Amino acid sequence: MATYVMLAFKVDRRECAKTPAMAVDDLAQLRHTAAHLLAHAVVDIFGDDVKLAIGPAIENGFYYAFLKTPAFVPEDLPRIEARMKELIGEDLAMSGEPISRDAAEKHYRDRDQPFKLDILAGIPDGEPLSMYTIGAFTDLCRGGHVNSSKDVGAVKLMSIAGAYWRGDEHNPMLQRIYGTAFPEQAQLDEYLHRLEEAEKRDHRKIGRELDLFSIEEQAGPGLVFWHPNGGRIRSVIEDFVRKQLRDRGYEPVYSPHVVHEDVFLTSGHLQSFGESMFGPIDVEEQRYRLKPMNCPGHILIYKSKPRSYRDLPLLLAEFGTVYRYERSGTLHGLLRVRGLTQDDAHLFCTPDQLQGEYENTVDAALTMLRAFAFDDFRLFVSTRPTNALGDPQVWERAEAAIRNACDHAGLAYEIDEGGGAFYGPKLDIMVRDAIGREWQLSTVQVDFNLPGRFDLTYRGADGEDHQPVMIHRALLGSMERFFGVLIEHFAGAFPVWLAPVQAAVVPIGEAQFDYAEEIGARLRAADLRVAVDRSNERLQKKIAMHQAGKVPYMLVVGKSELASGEVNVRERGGSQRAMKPDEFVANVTAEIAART
RNA sequence: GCCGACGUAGCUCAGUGGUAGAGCAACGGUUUCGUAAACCGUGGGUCGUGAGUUCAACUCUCACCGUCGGCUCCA
Repeated sequence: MATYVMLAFKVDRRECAKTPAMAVDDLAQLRHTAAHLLAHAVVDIFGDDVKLAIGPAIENGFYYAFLKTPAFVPEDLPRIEARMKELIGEDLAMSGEPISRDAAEKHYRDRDQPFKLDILAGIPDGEPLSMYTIGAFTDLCRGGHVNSSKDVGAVKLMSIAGAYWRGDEHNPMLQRIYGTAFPEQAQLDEYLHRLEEAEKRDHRKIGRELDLFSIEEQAGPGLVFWHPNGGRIRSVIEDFVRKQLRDRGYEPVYSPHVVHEDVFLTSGHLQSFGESMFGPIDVEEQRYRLKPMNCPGHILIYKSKPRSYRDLPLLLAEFGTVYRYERSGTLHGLLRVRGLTQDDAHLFCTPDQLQGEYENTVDAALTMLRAFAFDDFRLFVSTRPTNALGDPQVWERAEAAIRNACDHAGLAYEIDEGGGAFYGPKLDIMVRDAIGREWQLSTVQVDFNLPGRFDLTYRGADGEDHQPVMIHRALLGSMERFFGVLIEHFAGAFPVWLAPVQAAVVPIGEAQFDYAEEIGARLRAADLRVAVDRSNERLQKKIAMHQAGKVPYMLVVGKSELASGEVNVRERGGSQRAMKPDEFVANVTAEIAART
């Protein structure tokens, strides 16, 4: 029985929304045709009672959505796939013909196809309509196909999943059958191989194997426990970030996790974001709330005393832990959680300072991301939406500041017209990981709303009170999500500056235990994270264990090393070389400093 | 939340109505060994939780909890 591999290339939806419609290239045409063949096969096998919805090509393949009673079961897939392969082999021509709206509606009314009628109703009058036929299957379709079923080449059905009609949970739940297709079998095989590789990098699997973190059923879903190995990495990341921010003029602050509900009424979060907040906590007849965002807290710090233009810019940074109610079905390992710690900061500045602060922030983001071996970025600027708050001219200035900051960083950007939040324009930075997947990490968001809601002011040089401009920004995003991305990026083989254990000292026999401890102490004195392996195992076993633990360096010490006062350094890749402990320390210290 | 699948030892997984299994890990012992897994032994499971059906439930039914895939990529 075939195994149905999940589609592992999970992409942030926002990215797709912003990707210019995939050039109607050959692959998309081929997959679009494959979707029609899927529907053809389903109708062949299950009859005309199946209600047809839509069947587009998508990023990694295609799907077709159906409504069928009883529902499809996984065992149906091989049958359907086999029928598709027959159809492919029959070299059926794909042909399209224009059709009038009336004829199309009659066609689908006669066949009792409500979703097709719904689609028709959604197409504006005057748009030309067409029907495409391949073999015995005709479908309302805009076109964009290969000429023959044969051109579809290699096809594989991947999974069945529920999906609301038009993605709206008020609509009926349909079943989508997902598949992928390529011109050649070899390309399909390669794709499936890539999926397997992605699966091996899954942070949930590696997190367990390397004992980095866990999510405990008893404690609740979406709440992350960082184990010592994960904690070591996190603290290295946090130290790094803190140093970066200190150098850039940020001030560390700390704010409570629970504050009076009133704060979120003032901020407006309760009104607009309330559904994503944890419920109230009653204390002495007052209602408190877990914070879903750090901004109100930082604002209260700003507001705690009168501010002068001389105090600005004020850059308040916090690893702020927030709690958000995410629907249970959306939780996913470290990538989508209910409790998360943002590398958050809020910048309060004068309008004149906005440009410079934005540049500084973008520069900080790129510097940090590069330190984690991300070097392929895509920037998205989201501009004023129709429901925007505030003066359009102010928006334009802010948008110009964002664009200038991108230019200043020397990076191209794409513009999402009208994609900004109602309270301000923003920049999002996406990174591409080691196997080509994109993740949104940084976000730098101007806010024209909260300063007003909290009545923030500063005394200007003119002696008048002015409203500061506020910028929210998280550069790594959240520690949880960033860690998940990092795990997958490095496949658990963290660079030495991040690795929870940087070097394992491995004595070959008991006779070298004392020497191994000596080496361990020497390395610890140099601030390295070290494990001395005193287990009663053979060398091969010890090496296998540390290799599985993805420890960057193993320092093997046996009789000859003991005699010569050296260590035999085995790198993660397998190469080995004897050297003095001091030389090793010098090499690794340099490597750590360079973050390579 | 919704649709579907899944939940057996710390991990990976066998076990289709008749007294719960393996490998790895753990623990005890033997071995002291030169670059990816030595040998012997021991312990460990309310089979996610709770109800129900049955003489009998890991196995069948229902509910709940959790996990996984999907739920804006548009005829």
